[in-house]
Parts: sequence; structure tokens; C-alpha cells
Amino acid sequence: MINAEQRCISLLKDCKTLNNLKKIQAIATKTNLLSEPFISGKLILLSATSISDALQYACNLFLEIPSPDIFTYNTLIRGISESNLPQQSLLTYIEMRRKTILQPDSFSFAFILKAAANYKSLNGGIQLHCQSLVHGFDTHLFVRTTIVSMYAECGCINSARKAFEELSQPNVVAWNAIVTACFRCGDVKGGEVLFGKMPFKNLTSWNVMLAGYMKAGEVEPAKRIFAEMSAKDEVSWSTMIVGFSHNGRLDEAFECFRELNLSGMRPNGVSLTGVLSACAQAGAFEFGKVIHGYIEKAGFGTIVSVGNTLLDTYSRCGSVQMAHLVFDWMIKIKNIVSWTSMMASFAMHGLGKEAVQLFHDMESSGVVPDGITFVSILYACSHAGMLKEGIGFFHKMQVTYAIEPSIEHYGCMVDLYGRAGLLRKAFEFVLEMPIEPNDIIWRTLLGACSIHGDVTLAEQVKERLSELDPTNSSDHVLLSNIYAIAGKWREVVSVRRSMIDQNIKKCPGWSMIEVDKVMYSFVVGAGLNGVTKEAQEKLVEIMSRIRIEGGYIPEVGSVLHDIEEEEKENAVSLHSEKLAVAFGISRLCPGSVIRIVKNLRVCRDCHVVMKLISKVYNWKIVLRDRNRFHSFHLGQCSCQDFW
DNA sequence: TTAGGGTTAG
Repeated sequence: MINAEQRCISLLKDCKTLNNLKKIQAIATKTNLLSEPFISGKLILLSATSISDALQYACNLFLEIPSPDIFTYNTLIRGISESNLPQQSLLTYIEMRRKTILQPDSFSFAFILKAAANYKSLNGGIQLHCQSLVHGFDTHLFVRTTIVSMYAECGCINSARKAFEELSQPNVVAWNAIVTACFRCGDVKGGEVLFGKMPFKNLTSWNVMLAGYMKAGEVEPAKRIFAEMSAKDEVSWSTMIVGFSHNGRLDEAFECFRELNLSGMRPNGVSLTGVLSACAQAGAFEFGKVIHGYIEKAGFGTIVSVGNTLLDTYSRCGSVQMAHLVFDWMIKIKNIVSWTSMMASFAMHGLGKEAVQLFHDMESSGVVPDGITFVSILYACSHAGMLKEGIGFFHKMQVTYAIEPSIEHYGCMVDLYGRAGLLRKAFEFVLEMPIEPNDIIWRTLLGACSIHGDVTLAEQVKERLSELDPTNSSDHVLLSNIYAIAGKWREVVSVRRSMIDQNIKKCPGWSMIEVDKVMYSFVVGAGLNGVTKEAQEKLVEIMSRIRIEGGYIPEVGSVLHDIEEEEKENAVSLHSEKLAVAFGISRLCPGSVIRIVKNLRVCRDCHVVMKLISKVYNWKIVLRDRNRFHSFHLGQCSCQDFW
């Protein structure tokens, strides 16, 4: 016959879910075992660090433990330091010092300094550094290494270097920490010098260099080091794939993923998120589906970050339906990121009502929204013209959830008022907001002026933008478009002339389309050969047919801004998204969906053409532009001509 | 029974 304590210990060994944990807690409470430090400590360890989304449970459980020991405090502090509110762990530490006679140990300082690093609090970090000195732990190797990282996270490379130099015998981990610190603070050269001086290097040191270079946007040196490495592990490969993807080097991300598979090593969750993120950026829907198949077959579907990236990939590839299927499949593992991504997906596709419903479902399920959730829901409201609901959410975030609005939230509100046509209200809102408006805020307002054709306000807004970001080509182009639509041709010429005088070049437009899992890109003004020639020939036929059968008349205003006068006649057929759609009609099987990704906002003329093609040819076209999705079907667009 | 350096999603 085993007693309750033995039973608890045995159950704790296999405890992997919150439900298991609750059963053990019930036994422990009933049999007074919560006063046993080993049992209560283990329960806190599991709930605070091993079982996902059980931190709140851990905090509640902690309150029931009669006199927690230092181990129990440490594990709770660790759990909180890894959460999205790391500053709360400092409060736990302060409470421990105030309410108990427990003395902090090296573990306490390692965890709490990590928390300060996570929320980038230099003041807090300095105070904890002093505390560790008072208690005699500041020279402890583990604590000191965390101090080096903490200063680097807070941007103080000099303090990080000093903390490292005071170590008489740094080991390889401390060396890796100081090299990482240099890269984190933007000192690439310093990182290279220290790497050269390292007396010993293991594989992790090389991976530090790969990650450092990739985060600094230095892709070529990372590639050089990767090629030189005699041994590579999962992290080396993942770092490269994620690095290529973050730096927009999508072809190289795909190629590296292919090489990883050929190397005999298997992709892990991180490399899968990296390649999926490349799919999302490129709009590679079919290739994304292949990766999805692999994820299911190889059992990666239970990793929440992988599921969330897959959801986001489908969404950015234009399939809100597939994104929603993934969301539903994630039933047991979904977290705040999943809810927020799904809301963002509805938002991007103009499905405001669905996003609002999802927000309420999330609240009912007990998940607490954070600042990013509110960015998504406000974005959804503005893109669906839901003014009243948007204002309601802006108040709710502050009153119900005590979230201080950030510049992104203010940006959403400007967009919300602006798109709804309340331009003066939007302008006043910008002038009254408690944060200094940045170029993005003013650009949002300029976009609203463009939608509603308010030339006077546009001129005032452009003046502010010229102070903040004078060489931004898209601002000039937008102002020129606003003048063109208002028929102010003299002003159009003046904007164009000032662009030439200041040597401001328009960002070249490109569009991509996937055919048979291969991505094809089309660029304005590229030579007429290969696929471009094929697309161009098809486009001539398409334009003629939509003119005859759809009554198409070119919108000259849209094309004036970016081409020379003598090219105007051909301009209509030159925009990259038209070439991409023509190529799609030429190559894809009838009945499939044409999915196009464009780097700039779609122009009015292309928007009209897409609608007519969807009607005359009876194709469904999903076009992702810089801001949102347009889904064309039977002559209509999901944005309802509101973008 | 808890730690420090390298890759992970909105």
C-alpha cells in the first residue's frame, strides 16, 4: 500500500498536462502535502515552466502553499520571467524579500536578471546587479554571464564588456555571451574581433556568428562562415533559413531548406517556421501546402509556433479558409498569437465582422488580449469601415484591459477615421495624441486624403512628411496621384520635377505568381523575353477582349505618375500585376485560383482590369498588395473598392 | 527538484 506522498511523487513524474496537474494538486491539498517543499516545489516547477499556458494556475497555486522555500520562489520567478509580463517576476522577488527571511541564491539572481534582460529594463538590471554584489553572487560565473547578456539587451555594450573583462577565467559560454552582446548592440566589428580572440570555440560559437551576422542584415559573411563550418547542427541550418527569410532573400531560404533535406538531417520546428515565413512573403501557396503535408506527417503540428506560422502563411498566401482550418485544428494548443493571427487574417481580407466575432469568442474562452491583439482588431475595423466598433475597442483596451495605446494603435485610429471620411477628425486626433506622430501616422492620413480626394489637407500632411522623411518616393507618388485625380496637372508636373531635382526614384513595382510550385516574378520595364514575352502576348489578347466584352476604358490618372510621357500609351499594359495575371491565365488550369503578390499598392486601373478579367474570363483572382488582399470574382472585389 | 551562450510565431 503506497501513501499519498509516494503517489504524488509518482504522478508528478508523468505529469504533462494541466488536467493531470490539477488532479495531483487535489490530492496534495486534501492530504496536507502542499506544506511539503518537495511536492509544492515540483508542482510550481511544472505549472510555471513545463506546461504551456499554465502560469496563471501556478500563481494561484503558489498562494495556497503555506511557506514556500527558495526553490519554489525561484521556479515561480523563472516562469514569470519567461512570460509576456517579465516585470512581474521582479515583484515576486521583492515580495519574497519583504515577507520572508529567505535569502536569494545564485539561481534567484540568474532568473531575475534574465527577466530584466527580457523587458530591457536598464534601471532594474543595474539595481539587481548591485543586489547580486551585496549577496556575494555577482562573480558567480552563471550570474555574471547573465549580467553580460542583460547589459547587451539593454543596449549598454560598454557595461557588458566591463562585466565580461572582470571575469578572470571566462569559459566558452561567457565568450559566446560577449560576442552575442556585440552583435546585439550593432557592433559587428567588435564581435568579429572577439570571435578571433576566443581561446576555444565549439559549434555554438560558430552559430553565434551566423545569428549575429543574419540579425545585422550581413547575409554574405554569414554565408561565408556557414560554408567554412566543418560541423553543422539543427541550429546552424535553422539560423540560415530563418536569416535568409528575415532578410527577404527568399530564393536562398528555399534553396537552403532543400539542401538541409539533402544533407540527411531532418528539418526541425524552427527551420519549418523559417521556410513557411519565406512562403508567406513570396505568396508561395502551393509550396506552403507541401510543407503543411510534411508538418502533419512528421508530427510537428503540435508545436504552437509552427501551427501559428502555418496559419499566417495561408493567410498571407490569400487563403483565409485554409488559415481558419489550421486555426480550428489547433484547438488544444492555440494561444494568444493564434487568436491574434486569425483576427489579422480576417482583417487583411476585409472580413471585419468575422474578426469582431472572433474577438468575442476569444474573450469567452478566457484568453486575455494583449496590445497586438488590439492592433489586429482595430486594423480589422478600419479596413471594413466599422467606425463605431473600432472606437469601442480603442476604449475597451484602455478601460477593461489597462493597455496603454502605442503608436500602432494611434495609427489604426487615424486609419479608421480617415477611411471613414472623417478627415478633419483624423487630423485633430493626430494633433492631440500624447505620442509624437511619426512618418507612418502622417502617411496613413495622406492615404486617407487620397481615398477621399482632399487636396488641401493632403498638402498640409505632405509638408509634415517632408520634414520627417523627405526622400520617401511613395509619399511623392501619392501626392502626385491625388493631384492627378483632381485634374491638377500643373501640380503633378511640379511634384515630378521636384522628385527629379532631389534624385528621388520610385520604387520599382514587381509582382509574383506561382505556377507548378515555381515562383515567377514580373518587373515593370524588364526586357521582353522568356516568360515576360509570353505574358505580354497573352495580355494584348486579354486587354482587347475586356475592351470589347467588358467595356474597359483605361484610367490615365493612375499611370501618369511613374512613366515618361512617350510611354503613356503602353503604360496600361506594363504594370507588373497585369503581366502576372496574363501569365497565370496562359499557364494555369482553368478553374484554379490566380494568386498574385505585389510589392506596392495596386493602382486604380489595374483594379478595374482585374475585376473585368474575373468577369469576362470567369477566373477567381486573389491579389495581395502592400496593404491588404483583393479577392476578385465575377466582376467584384472583396475590398468593395475601398483600399 | 531550478541556471548562463546560438535558431521559433501575431
